[in-house]
Amino acid sequence: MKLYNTLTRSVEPFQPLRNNTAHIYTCGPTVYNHAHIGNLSSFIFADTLRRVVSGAGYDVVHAMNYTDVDDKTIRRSREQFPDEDPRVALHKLTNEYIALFLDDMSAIGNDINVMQFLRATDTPIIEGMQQLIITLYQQGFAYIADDGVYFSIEAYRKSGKTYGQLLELTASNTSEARIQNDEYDKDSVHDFALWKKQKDNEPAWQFTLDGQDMTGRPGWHIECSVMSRHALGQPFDIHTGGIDLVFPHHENEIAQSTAGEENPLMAQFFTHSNHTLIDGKKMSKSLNNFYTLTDIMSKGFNPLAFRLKVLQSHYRNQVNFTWESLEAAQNLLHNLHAWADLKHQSSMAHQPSETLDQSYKAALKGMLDAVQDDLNTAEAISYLAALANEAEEQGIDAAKLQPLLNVADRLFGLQLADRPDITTAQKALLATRQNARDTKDWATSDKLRDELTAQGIGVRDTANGPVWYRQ
RNA sequence: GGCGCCGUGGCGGAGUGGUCACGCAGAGGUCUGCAAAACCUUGUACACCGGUUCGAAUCCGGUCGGUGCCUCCA
Repeated sequence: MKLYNTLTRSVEPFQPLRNNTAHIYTCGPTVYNHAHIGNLSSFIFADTLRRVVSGAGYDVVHAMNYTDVDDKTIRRSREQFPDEDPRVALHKLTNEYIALFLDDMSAIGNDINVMQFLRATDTPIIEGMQQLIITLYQQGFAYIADDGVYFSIEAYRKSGKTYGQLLELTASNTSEARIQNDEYDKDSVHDFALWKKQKDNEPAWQFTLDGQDMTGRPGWHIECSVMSRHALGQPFDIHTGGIDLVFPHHENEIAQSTAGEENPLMAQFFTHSNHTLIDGKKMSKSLNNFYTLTDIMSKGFNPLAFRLKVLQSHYRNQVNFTWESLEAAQNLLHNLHAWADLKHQSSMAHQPSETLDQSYKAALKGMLDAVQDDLNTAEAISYLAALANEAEEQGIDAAKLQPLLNVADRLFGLQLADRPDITTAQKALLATRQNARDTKDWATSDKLRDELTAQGIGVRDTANGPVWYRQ
């Protein structure tokens, strides 16, 4: 399979570094609020990447972190639980939002059961961060300032490594004016905090560095360096995240993770998904267009329609979210589900045919090829849509459709494969109605159709006989 | 200001040199007990201006517009 690599700015063939197992790390959410649909779409991308890598025949280990300590989580936790101990308050708040996040993840079809989740404040992670900071300090890559411990980019560069692997850094794209406005106690512009000393009323973990009491909390970037190595080893295969994490977050992770290491590689691939726009505009507080999954569901949309909407475009393009386009995705999803339901209906399950066999095989190949070409999910989905459209005319081959649906589900997570049949009672209603129709007893026929409709089952009378569909 | 990405029919959105995306929506028709569906027909889309080429949505240059990063951010 091929994948775009931000490190090289090109599409490259992908193969795991270690045997047949691909190790993937995804920068997860900061858990201080509901995830908005932009967050969710980046996690749909990460989930899809895992599915595609897996579909390419590799085993996958996929880890995602929660940033459960930072300025925002701390502030919110103090607001919400002012009387609690700061660390207890922080945990209460982040637990709450982690639970909500997992609900959202499941609802949009991301498989949380195959992912490994890590929290920055887990004891082994805190200890790992402290240990890494000590090592960096001893090797001369970190220094102590008044408010914490910083990473020295100058020292990193002097050791022969490149700071600026993901983004070309030049003197001209760093604004001197802005630097002077920042109240940082650090040696150079890009030096970043590894550890922050405790301020009043902030949660803190004990830490001593070079005999000095540094009790406080970790910086943002160090979390991911430690969690990724903890979960996956180093170097690992693919590091994913939103495009806004390219710099400085991922650049800084690379620096931390490779300072003093012989291998200059943290991960062989960095992939980034682009932003979701709302009606052509970026999400912003002032435009009041931060939609959450709750907003989508309260308007009556299936969360999977949002997933399909995301999959219908390429992850490296900005996706324009409009309610109209979500409705289009929902209609398509409905059609795909109705198509999948045909496998239960003998009237549509025609005899096995060479034509169907060929088109299933072609669709399967088309889907896999598209998806392995840097995740062209939009093209891949079009094969499904085409099959669904042909079904009415050509019928389906239930036995051969099922394996196709299984593959589609593994790749897209649209829940096509395991849809249940209608109940025996509902089947009886259908049969009775058809008998009534045969004797032109329209009153009975219509009454039975109404009964089915009340149960969420629609009926349409086709040339092949009645076909039911879920409304 | 520096470094990028993008601009495709009503909406969304693939596609990187040469018949087609695809989805949703719309229009006309056929069929039909009704309903729904299905089927047929229907759009000569590629921001603008130049250039390269036998041929460009696709390559090159410019213009305009959108958007991202450079600061917390999926």
